[in-house]
Amino acid sequence: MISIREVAKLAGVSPSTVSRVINGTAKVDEEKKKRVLKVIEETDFKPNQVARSLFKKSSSIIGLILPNTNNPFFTEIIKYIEDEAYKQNYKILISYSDNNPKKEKENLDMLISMNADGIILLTSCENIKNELKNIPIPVVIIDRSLDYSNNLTQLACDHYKGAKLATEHLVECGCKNIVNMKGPMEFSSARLRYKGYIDVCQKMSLDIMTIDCDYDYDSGIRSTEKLLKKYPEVDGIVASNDIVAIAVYKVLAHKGIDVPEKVMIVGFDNISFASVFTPEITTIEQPMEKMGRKAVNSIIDFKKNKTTGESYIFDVKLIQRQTTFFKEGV
Amino acid sequence: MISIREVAKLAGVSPSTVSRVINGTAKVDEEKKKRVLKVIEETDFKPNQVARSLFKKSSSIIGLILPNTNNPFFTEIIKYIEDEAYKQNYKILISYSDNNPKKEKENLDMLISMNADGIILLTSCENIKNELKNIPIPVVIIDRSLDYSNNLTQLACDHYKGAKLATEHLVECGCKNIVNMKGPMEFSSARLRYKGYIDVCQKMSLDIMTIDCDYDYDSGIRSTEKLLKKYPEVDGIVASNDIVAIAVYKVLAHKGIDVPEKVMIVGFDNISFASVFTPEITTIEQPMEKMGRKAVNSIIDFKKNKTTGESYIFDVKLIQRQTTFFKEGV
DNA sequence: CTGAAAGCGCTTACAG
DNA sequence: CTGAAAGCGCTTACAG
Repeated sequence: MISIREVAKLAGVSPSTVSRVINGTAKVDEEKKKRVLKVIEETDFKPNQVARSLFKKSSSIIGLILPNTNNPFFTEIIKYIEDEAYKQNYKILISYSDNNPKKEKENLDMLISMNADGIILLTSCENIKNELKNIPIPVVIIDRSLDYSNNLTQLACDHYKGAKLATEHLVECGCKNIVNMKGPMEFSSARLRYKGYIDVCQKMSLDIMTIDCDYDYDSGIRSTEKLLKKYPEVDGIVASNDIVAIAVYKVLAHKGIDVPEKVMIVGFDNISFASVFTPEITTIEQPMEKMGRKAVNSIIDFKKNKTTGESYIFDVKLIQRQTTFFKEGV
Repeated sequence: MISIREVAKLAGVSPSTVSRVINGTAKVDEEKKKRVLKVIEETDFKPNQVARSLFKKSSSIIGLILPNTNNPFFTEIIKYIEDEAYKQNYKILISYSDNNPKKEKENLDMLISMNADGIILLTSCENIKNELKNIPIPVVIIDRSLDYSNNLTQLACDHYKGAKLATEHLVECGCKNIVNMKGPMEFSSARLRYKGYIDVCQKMSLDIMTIDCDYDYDSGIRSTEKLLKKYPEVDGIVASNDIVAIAVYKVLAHKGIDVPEKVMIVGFDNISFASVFTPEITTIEQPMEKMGRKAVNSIIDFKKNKTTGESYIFDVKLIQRQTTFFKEGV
């Protein structure tokens, strides 16, 4: 690989001048500039980013740590994050933590030691709080809220409202026995959604019926089996998310329970698969694109302004499809 | 951020010694070693990878360039690639080319200038051939074959056999009018599968019926509409891939055409969604895990042995599910 | 406008 | 076994 030194020699100028031409950091004699540009063109010279990073203490890399690839929500949001980063001349380095705190810490350390400019965290682990405390670069957490902040920005959709919308929708459709699939209580998303469900039930004087469930397909299968045993009268289900909603449907269909005639289902997220699945899933849409782009821009803003951590809540909306319908006479 | 120099000072040794302790590159007096380790522990020192990369001319990063996030095949294989890389102490930097040659070239250049140790390419663009010609790092191409090789390794599944298995299976199920959804002919995968289909048709004296189709959902919808007009007698479809198979099903279901009773469908890839969809999709399985891990190891081997480009074909198999069945009396 | 110098934080011959 | 020195390829005060 050719270096800036050789380009300088070929163009008959100093390395400093070549650097100035490349970066436009100072005026350079037109004549020399042309010569340099010509040599760069001819030699196909690419400045070594590693050397540049070492000096600048910035790599133009934003790290993205994901828990796994099981949930399309994660993979779909990547697209927007990557696109926004590309527009802003940043690169995305993705790693997976497998919900393993050790691996998560390793990934964090790796990104720091690579001079990453920031980290976007979509994580299920709450036990990285301490790791995050004195991290030297800005961190954006999507969809989880931790109880302190410094260089931390938190983005999440309005989970409370989402659960309310879902539950109210089932009520409007004519459901009387609505079961809430309650996510792990260590997640703020699950706590807020649970509260949304409870509040609607109380307002409407409905029985509160819940079943514990994680955010993945397998857990959805298991929880649905339990749900049907515990609440055979169920006629509406607020699922943990779309993947779980699909699992719920699979179990119901397998048992010959008609959806939506006998039991209605509302998911959460609006992953693209929700509208492709048969039946198409009624769900609560999270504004993934907005959230993804905001995550990238928070990090860039942080670098510019050194603003302190903030918290953003994104609006959600109900999208009705084929797993719910308005019953006759309601 | 603390540097190796300060660690050295605190431990009362030279930076060289600290480096030797960290990397285990030479024997160090036990006493000193302990002191260094203690200081590292206390200061939470992390060696700067950028500086290390600059010297080593290797960043332990493998770049992964994907065309888009539309096809779960791409996102599912990421998991295996990342996992294998993690085991081997490499990191994966992911970027998307949007099937845009300009962006693809930029990503390639970026990875080179970052001292990436190799690149894994899952691309739809054939027009990067030239870019690849004098690339200074090893490249692994998954699922496309180009017509030359040097530092290039090519991995692909046995597309020919896959298409044969799919077509033969439909014949065995009792289909008489089998339509092949023919992928873009610039892709070797599409050419090979087309040949597999043709060969079975000829052997079985079946009419050859094809319709052009890309590898994404929207294209699947459009092509299916055309297919039904052109071949109303169709009773079996070899779809471009699982996503397209799902699109085919959607259109058929919408028109009230029963699957598999009236028309049978076989997909390709065996993405995890194929077994979750209703009905579950009969498909040809690509060994994604093997391919993903091999891709990573090819790059590492290349660095070790400077082997020249090779080509690997992975075996496929048919997985029968609910979109095909053996008709009575066949 | 421009070049020589110093330095970003590491690692590895080299000499002892 | 160990330290001083040089260097990886850039960039930016500094002096002119």
